[in-house]
Amino acid sequence: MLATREQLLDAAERMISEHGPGATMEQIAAAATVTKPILYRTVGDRAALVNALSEAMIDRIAAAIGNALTGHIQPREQFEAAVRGYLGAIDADRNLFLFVNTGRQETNELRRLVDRSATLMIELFSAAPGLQTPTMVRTWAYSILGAFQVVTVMWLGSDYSDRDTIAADLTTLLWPGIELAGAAE
Amino acid sequence: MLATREQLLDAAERMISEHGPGATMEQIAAAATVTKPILYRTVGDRAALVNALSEAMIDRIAAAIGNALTGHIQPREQFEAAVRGYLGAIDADRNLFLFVNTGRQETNELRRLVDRSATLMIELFSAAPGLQTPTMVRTWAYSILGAFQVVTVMWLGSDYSDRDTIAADLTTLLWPGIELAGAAE
DNA sequence: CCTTGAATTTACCGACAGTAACATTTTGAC
DNA sequence: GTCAAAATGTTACTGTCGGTAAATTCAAGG
Repeated sequence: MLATREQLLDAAERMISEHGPGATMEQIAAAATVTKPILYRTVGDRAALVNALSEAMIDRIAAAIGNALTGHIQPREQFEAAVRGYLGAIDADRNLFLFVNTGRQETNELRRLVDRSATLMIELFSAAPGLQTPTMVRTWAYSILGAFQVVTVMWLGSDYSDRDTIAADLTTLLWPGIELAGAAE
Repeated sequence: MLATREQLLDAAERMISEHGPGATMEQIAAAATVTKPILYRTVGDRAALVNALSEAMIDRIAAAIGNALTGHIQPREQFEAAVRGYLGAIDADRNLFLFVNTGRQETNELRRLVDRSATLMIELFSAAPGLQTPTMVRTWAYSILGAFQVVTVMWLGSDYSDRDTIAADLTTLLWPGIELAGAAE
């Protein structure tokens, strides 16, 4: 039947989107018209699947952010647009986001992914102003990721506010600190 | 043998601290010199245990923060002290923190707990300046919780920076926005 | 055809959450 | 004191699911 890794991941994503983040490995395999051992041989165990989909999602988010940046010259507007892009990307894959968030028991993998995302963000930031110490930059990147993450979870849960407002509010909170760091240098 | 709910939760916590967040229900029951059905009748299923320990930890963190606040008059110093208190409280229960973070599959429960923590934080904040719209306050509370959370996870993983520095860096990022909101009103 | 080796499926194992059914103690009414 | 019944505890089981070993089909070469 020839099932490439990409196809399996796509099928997994489709299955998770429909059936929710609790989809079993058997269901995921079935969604690709494949049996379990093939899924395991091609993709790996469940943790590997979570990681693969996590990385795919990170890339997608990064792309969405990059996309949202075009056309904004003011750094503050860029930041706000990036938040909107982030929220939009996740909104498009709610169940995948939940799968990636709840389906992990190995904290070290989470750290790896956070560090990967943080690196992307640090690059993005260091394009504009030079920030202070490296550890401070890391803390800031982690903070911003965490802020996005939790706000998104709560937003997906209750829609307590709309995307643009959330992006604006997040910017109002975070931007002054970021701007000050740029100015101080 | 008389095993009260409190004792069972204590035993669970002890077991998790020693054996890591992957402790099974059987091990947890054994740690309280009790059999599984008793644990289930007294505490509930695994999700209920995670929630109970989560709430206990939230209370402990709130207490640590309240404690850290005494003696600081400047709001900025208060904020920084609160961050130190948060980090310190979690440092004392690393495995419990991990258990609470990885052992949840029901996202709605997570939301309930985040909202509970957010409420605590909103009360704490609204003591000082009056912030703007209610939804903005929520977004801010969620953001701050998320920032703390992820920074803490990363810190527990690699000790990439020390607690005081992290508290200072977090304050440098977050305080300017908070302060501005107070001033604008 | 028959054999050999790769790809696939079936059938299974182990672990663990959760529970039913059984045993034991305590309580309280007469 | 005795017996019913409620409460408390234990053993032993079920179901689910992740993961894999063993059986099987299929393809290619001789």
